[in-house]
Amino acid sequence: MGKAGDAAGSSGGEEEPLDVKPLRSLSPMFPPSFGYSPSVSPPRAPPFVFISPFSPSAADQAAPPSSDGYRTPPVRRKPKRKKKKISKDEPAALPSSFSSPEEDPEAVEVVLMTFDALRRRILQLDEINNVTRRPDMKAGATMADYDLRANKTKRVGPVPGVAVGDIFFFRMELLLVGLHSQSMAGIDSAVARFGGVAEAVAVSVVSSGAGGYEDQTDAVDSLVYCGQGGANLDQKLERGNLALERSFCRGTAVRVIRGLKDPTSSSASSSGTGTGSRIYLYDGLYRVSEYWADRGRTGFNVLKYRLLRQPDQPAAYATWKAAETWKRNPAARPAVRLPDLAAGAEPFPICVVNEVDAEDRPAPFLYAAAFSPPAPAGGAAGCGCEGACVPGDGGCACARRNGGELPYSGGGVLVQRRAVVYECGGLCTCSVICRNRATQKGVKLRFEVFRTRARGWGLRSWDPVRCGAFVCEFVGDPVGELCKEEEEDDEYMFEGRSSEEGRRKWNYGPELLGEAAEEEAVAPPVVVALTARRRGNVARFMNHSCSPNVFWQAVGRGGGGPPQVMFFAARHIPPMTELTYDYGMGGRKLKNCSCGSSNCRGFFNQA
DNA sequence: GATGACTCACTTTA
DNA sequence: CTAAAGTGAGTCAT
Repeated sequence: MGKAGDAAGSSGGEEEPLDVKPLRSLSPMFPPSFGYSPSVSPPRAPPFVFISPFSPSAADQAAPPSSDGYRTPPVRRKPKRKKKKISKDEPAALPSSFSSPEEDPEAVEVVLMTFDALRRRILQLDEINNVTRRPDMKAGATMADYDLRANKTKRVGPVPGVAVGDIFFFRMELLLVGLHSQSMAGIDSAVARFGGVAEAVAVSVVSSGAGGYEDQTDAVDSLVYCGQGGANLDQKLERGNLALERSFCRGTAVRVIRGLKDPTSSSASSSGTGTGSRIYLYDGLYRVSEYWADRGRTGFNVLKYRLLRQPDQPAAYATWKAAETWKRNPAARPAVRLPDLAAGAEPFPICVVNEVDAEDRPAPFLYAAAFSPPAPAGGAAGCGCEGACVPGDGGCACARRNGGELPYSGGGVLVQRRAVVYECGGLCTCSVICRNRATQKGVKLRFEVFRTRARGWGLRSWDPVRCGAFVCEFVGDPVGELCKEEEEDDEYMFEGRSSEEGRRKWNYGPELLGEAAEEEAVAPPVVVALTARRRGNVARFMNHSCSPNVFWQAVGRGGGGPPQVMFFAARHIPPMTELTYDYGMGGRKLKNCSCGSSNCRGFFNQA
């Protein structure tokens, strides 16, 4: 907390003394073109009274502070996008599944799930029509049509529902959750009130490393951020650059989002790699410690801001960088008890790590990388596609089995959950590069099995995982083949019963596109019981959570055999986050749950 | 195969 | 209404 009369903090803990340095080296280095005539020293900041929500516009002023969520009545925007629009007479046209309490702590999650479901579906439709033009923007436009956003009021400091270390795959996502409300610009600002003075301070920056900016991003707790604008002329101390200067003077916190190269993008996307895509990592709150003018590579003046990470925040970029280091050199991973649990059976070694207690390693079991399907029964015919199945090919038998569309998009991402997803298999003529064999190409993630504090061993990934991406399958033996006593206290049992509710929750975007909800209720639930007690893979270490980040999906293959249990990411998962799925209820034995999530049911199937 | 330069069609906010 | 902020995905060359 700051000194009295200095930086009377708005929210405790994070305010440091307002050390308003004289803007050293400002006057000699700033040419007149910077549009800033430095006063002798910046005005000593009056007590920082942060008025939240501050009011950049009259419209926002009128809105009550609690209208912050996405639940505001859908105000129709200019009717430029005409898809299947709801008539103007029914403005509150959100599907009933969206109505929930005003102050929804899960608004961010709902918004992100909806956006990605829309995006995946739009991409799928675009691929069928062979037009792939920015599904992220189309999804964003649909979200805007329904006014589906979280944290619409800008704020300094943390954003409710967004945790330090969260990852995003599109700039649009940052905007929708209220982390960074600019679709393109790197600096977002808002007007805050300091005593009687209203000033625009920076609230967040995105350091993407693109656009020719020479940000220095090597260190994990500091950053030199280049100002915006001035591609072919000197940067001026105006707009975002000025807001960052004001943040420096006022000592306000700035959220930092680091745009990083997706380390999995080249291998994960089967078609059209081109420039690798980006992942935006929210790295928490920083403060501007100094700024100066410098000459950029193109010979023009560039404003540079040094940002220092505030203490007492969970590691984010540091974790990311460590995981990338381990990927290059697994020996650098500390606390390894076993270098490769799979003993070479998986594409990458899977180390066993214990940083918690003395437990050495899991009890021995037979590691099997994949379930071996039985020989083709000959009943179900495969497709006759050459090389790879193509979206929009009405002649593809496998697409027809999935309701007419291939279930995965180009990057191998599952578009929608279904009772059963049908992949190509042994009776199909397409090759292994076909996108409809997403779960047959082996695991792509660098897993580690680690000791948790209270739940035995757990599973996590050194790689970030995109929502809808394949994680791994559940390898095990059918339960019926084991004797009864063994089943009694089997910790490695998988008992699954596919639920329509789970599907609806993850798929619920298409309703917003004017499409009918899936007519899959008639499909009988898929019931599976496997045990990985004797034989299994990494999936046997996945723990239960009542708010999981992974779900299972029954996957069948052209060529016969029972559907297999495949896990997919339910949301974007940052590196080193424990992977969990919902063990479900209604099995033969329930266990107390200690997952700690806000909507914990208290019990789950023992497994 | 990977990477990088280039191009194209866009968005939201102030 | 317009200007100002780059993004994401594709193509082509190295």
